[in-house]
Amino acid sequence: MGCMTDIRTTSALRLLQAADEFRAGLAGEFSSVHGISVNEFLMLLHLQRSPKQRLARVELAKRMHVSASTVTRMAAPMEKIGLLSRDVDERDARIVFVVLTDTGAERLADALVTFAKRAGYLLDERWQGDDVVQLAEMLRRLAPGAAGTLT
Amino acid sequence: MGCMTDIRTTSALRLLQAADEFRAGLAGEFSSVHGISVNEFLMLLHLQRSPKQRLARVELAKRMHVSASTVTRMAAPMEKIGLLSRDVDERDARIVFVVLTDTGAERLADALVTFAKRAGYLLDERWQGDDVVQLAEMLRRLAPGAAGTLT
DNA sequence: GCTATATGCTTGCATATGCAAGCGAATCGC
DNA sequence: GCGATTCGCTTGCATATGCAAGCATATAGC
Repeated sequence: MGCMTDIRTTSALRLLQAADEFRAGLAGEFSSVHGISVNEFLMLLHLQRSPKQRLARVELAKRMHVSASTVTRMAAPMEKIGLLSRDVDERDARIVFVVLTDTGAERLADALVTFAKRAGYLLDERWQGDDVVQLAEMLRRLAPGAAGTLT
Repeated sequence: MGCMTDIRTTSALRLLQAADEFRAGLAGEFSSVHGISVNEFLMLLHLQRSPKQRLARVELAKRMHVSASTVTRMAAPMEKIGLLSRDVDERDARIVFVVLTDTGAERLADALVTFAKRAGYLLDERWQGDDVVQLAEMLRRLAPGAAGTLT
């Protein structure tokens, strides 16, 4: 950009743009090949990377940056097709865990192959070893969420 | 992450997470302080940074990674409140440009202040000069779109 | 020129999502 | 213990968005 835009603003704009573009490409392939949305994929991933492959709905909502009602409504159809199941907390009857099933884990594994392929397109041959490591480290610093970290 | 996840996959996941988190924080402040959504802000920004402060709807849709119908529907209420106006192409009557008005430019300028503040939170005091420059450069390489570049 | 195709835009319908209200369960203050 | 508050979840409503169909205009083939 020409104008007098500070470099942090520029970086933040590029972050949004790069993510939007990557997500848009991913969405098409996920929907046609795996029958899930990007957010459904991320939900499966958060669960897989949690103890006991499960999370309370509120916690899942926080990590996904969506509302609790969205989690409720996303989970319902995924339970119906067997990707997720429910689990109640023994100590606190308010909590209903979202649990990743074996079927859900298989679907996730398939989707991860596609994801990795797309990540390969994003970070193509022009990105050499050190570049990628540096980028990964910088992006880690950008994603602060201590608890909700996927990587 | 522990597992055997390749570093490109990790980077792409972090990209999505960092962007989601930044966007979520931005959305709340934009909505309450400026009365616009993040996508409306990006629409104004794309227009500002285009020749004649205007773009055909299809072109705007491509740059924003949304459908043409979304552009139509986003623009309508923004025209009503005077942020945007219309302009027809002299040569091709099919094309209806979305045009940034002076009012829209003012609103955008206000929102950019908030955006810059949030970008400052994202890239806080732990990010020194060189780090930020390096990050900006890497993110530029990630956002390939030749035409649709905002920065 | 005339028809066939392609392009730009809009609209109907279905889905996705947030907010606020409501419900049941746990915790706090006493 | 008991009412008041907080917390987790769900649901009603409004908004946002994509896809496919429809319409108007432009371009291509002839």
